[in-house]
Amino acid sequence: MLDIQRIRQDTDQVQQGIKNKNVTLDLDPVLEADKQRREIIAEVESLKHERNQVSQSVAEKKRNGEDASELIERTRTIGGTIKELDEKLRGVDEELRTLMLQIPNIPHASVPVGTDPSENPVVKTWGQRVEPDFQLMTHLELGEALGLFDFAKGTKIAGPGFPLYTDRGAKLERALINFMLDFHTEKHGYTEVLPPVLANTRSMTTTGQLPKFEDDMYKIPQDDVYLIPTAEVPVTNIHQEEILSAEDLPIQYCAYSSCFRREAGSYGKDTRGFLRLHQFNKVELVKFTHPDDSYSALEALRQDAEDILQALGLEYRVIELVTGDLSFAAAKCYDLELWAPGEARWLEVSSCSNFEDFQARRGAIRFKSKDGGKAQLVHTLNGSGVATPRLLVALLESYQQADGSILLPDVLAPYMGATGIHLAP
RNA sequence: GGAGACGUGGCCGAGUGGCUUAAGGCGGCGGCUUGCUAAGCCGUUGUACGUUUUGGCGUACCGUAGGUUCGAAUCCUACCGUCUCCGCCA
Repeated sequence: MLDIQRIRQDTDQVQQGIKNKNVTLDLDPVLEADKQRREIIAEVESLKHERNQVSQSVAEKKRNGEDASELIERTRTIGGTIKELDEKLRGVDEELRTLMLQIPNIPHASVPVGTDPSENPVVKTWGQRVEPDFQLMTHLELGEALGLFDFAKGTKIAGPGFPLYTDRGAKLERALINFMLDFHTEKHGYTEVLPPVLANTRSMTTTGQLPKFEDDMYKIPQDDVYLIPTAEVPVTNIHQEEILSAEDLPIQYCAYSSCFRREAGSYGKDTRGFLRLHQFNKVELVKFTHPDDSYSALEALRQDAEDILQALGLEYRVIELVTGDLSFAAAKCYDLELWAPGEARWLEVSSCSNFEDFQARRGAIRFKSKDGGKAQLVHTLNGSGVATPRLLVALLESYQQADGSILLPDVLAPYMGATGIHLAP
């Protein structure tokens, strides 16, 4: 959510930001509701002030054994008006809130203006292209030969997009998750948490999944909860409705979770293998920072995610999203893309975003310094560090050998208890 | 799933319709005292919104939402949460 005062004062600037984000939305109804709201508040509060004073007089008279019926009659009338205005105010409040929740975050001044993802500038590339002298296989061919996963069985159990990892494939998945968690906690100073994979409406609203993207999620109507599309949701809501100490900032968590996405509207796109799934595993990084520090924290967050890819020795590039490609809640975002030699294409494995105070305002996440001052909204950031399916694709395809076996990077050996995945004898 | 108890400020805890703009204590902050520390003494204390001449002023907030009443922390209803016991269960 944006600051209503900012919308009131810098209307043109906000309107331009919305436009740059490729969103069609008129701020006039918002300003109108805001004006109405303040008018009603002024009126109803002065009536309440009067009522309080008269009630005090009633109490005084009764204590002295005097007749107060005249005063009582007066407050009765005021009370009726207050009730009407309170009801009207509730309606306008609700209307304003509904409108406010629809407004996207606006891009940071440093974000290049653009409408199409093809305009996203590449800000960095790292690593060496895998170009062996034998015919490259795709992850699907490799996985089948090595018995790492079984999509048919996953489909039988749950449906398409719910993979079954098998044998050394299951172990490799677990190894990757453990490697990444250990890396971020030991080398980057994140605190590990293991969150619920269900979240309620309130939490989904904080991070921006609701109210606009309800159809993208799996809902459990019986209990009014949703399966999380990312650990960002539960982890950001750890501090929902809290006032943190400025001295404790930045707070940084890393979390493994399964993620669930309906991917409505994307049928037919990337349906093969691990490229697009309904359920997948991800290690997520989440930061709560002082507003002054959030942009340096974004660079550091991105580096933390990059470090994983570098430790695994995989070729990747970093792109910066143009304004029109930014997600609803983001003010600035980098994507990390791995090169998958078998697929011969770039695969997004991480999005690192700064949400500034957009989520913090929705979730009432604030901080206060010890030496006085008002509570202020924190800035929240998050990034994948990283998601496993496409990581697995790039890893298998990059480290494949001529005979179809996989020679794994050294850092995974302790987690796999082996240096590679070889064909069954 | 059944039965019961309970939700008051950062924490503990009083408060059964009006002298409660929530007592008292702990903690925090500021000051005094002090060779230092401890102790003591004095003062102070949250959030949001509206308004403002930026000094303030006003309104709301005792789990949440409604209701009764001239007036609600207090009475009524529903819901949520916590705890205890029973049942079920990894």
